[in-house]
Amino acid sequence: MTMSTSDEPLLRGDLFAEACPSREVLRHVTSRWGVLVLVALRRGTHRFSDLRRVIGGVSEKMLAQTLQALEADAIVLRVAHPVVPPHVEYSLTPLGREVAERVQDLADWIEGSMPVIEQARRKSGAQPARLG
Amino acid sequence: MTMSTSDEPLLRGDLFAEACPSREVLRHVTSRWGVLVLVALRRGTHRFSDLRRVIGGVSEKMLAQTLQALEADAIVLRVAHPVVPPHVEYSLTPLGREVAERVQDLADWIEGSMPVIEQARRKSGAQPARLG
DNA sequence: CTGTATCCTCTTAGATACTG
DNA sequence: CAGTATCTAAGAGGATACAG
Repeated sequence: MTMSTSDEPLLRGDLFAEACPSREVLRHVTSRWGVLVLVALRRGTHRFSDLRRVIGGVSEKMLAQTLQALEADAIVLRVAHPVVPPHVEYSLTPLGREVAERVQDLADWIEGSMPVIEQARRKSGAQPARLG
Repeated sequence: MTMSTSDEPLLRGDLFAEACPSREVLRHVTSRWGVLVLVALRRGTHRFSDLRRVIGGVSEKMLAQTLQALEADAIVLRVAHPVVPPHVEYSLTPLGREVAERVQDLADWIEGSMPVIEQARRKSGAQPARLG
């Protein structure tokens, strides 16, 4: 794509490019359910149903999609025990523990800053802006 | 690490809740253009057109929406000089510098880990999974 | 229990044209 | 220069039913 005239790229890698694998991973780990899966799995191994219960409000479809995306990214490890009824365990890979730590750091920072953010909104009269 | 049974919430705050202000902020700062705006503004003040040029591929509409969302979150500061033609400068607030650092840390980690992730994909035969 | 398949709705992104 | 208005297409996400 056409880009910066003479400046250095914004990021060393390709987060900037159109078809960008790293942006895809970013979307997976910061997606609505991805964040909650990572936070939940930091506490240890969970089964599919455990995750559905711990993360209230997630549909089977979205949980399955989220887990598959993170598994393909080598962030989540899926271990299926060949028994009936099926028994599948999800956990974080070493890579997953690293990224989960950063995601939770960001999430914790935002939660800790919400009072300041909401105060700034009231002072300026700004409404919580929506993207889109 | 202790296996949680069910009791404590996943996060201290409300990232988990249905209508959740902090998840909204998370979406703003990790959105496709939000990440690039934060990274660009870490380098200093930019005008609207500067940002469009530095961040190639962003439409006027999406850049305006992204900036408005981040401004309402007290992450981006907008200063309009009352001249013709209009002259508007965008920069990070102190809050914005804090969150931008964490977002870039996450983005950098992902970019640095992409070789490992893509190797894992090839080993397992997994396709880059898509959410949705 | 652990998922898939299908259908459906609502949101969002982007292109284009226009305004102060 | 710095946006807004409008339209369309794509995608996210949920409900339900069903399969291994």
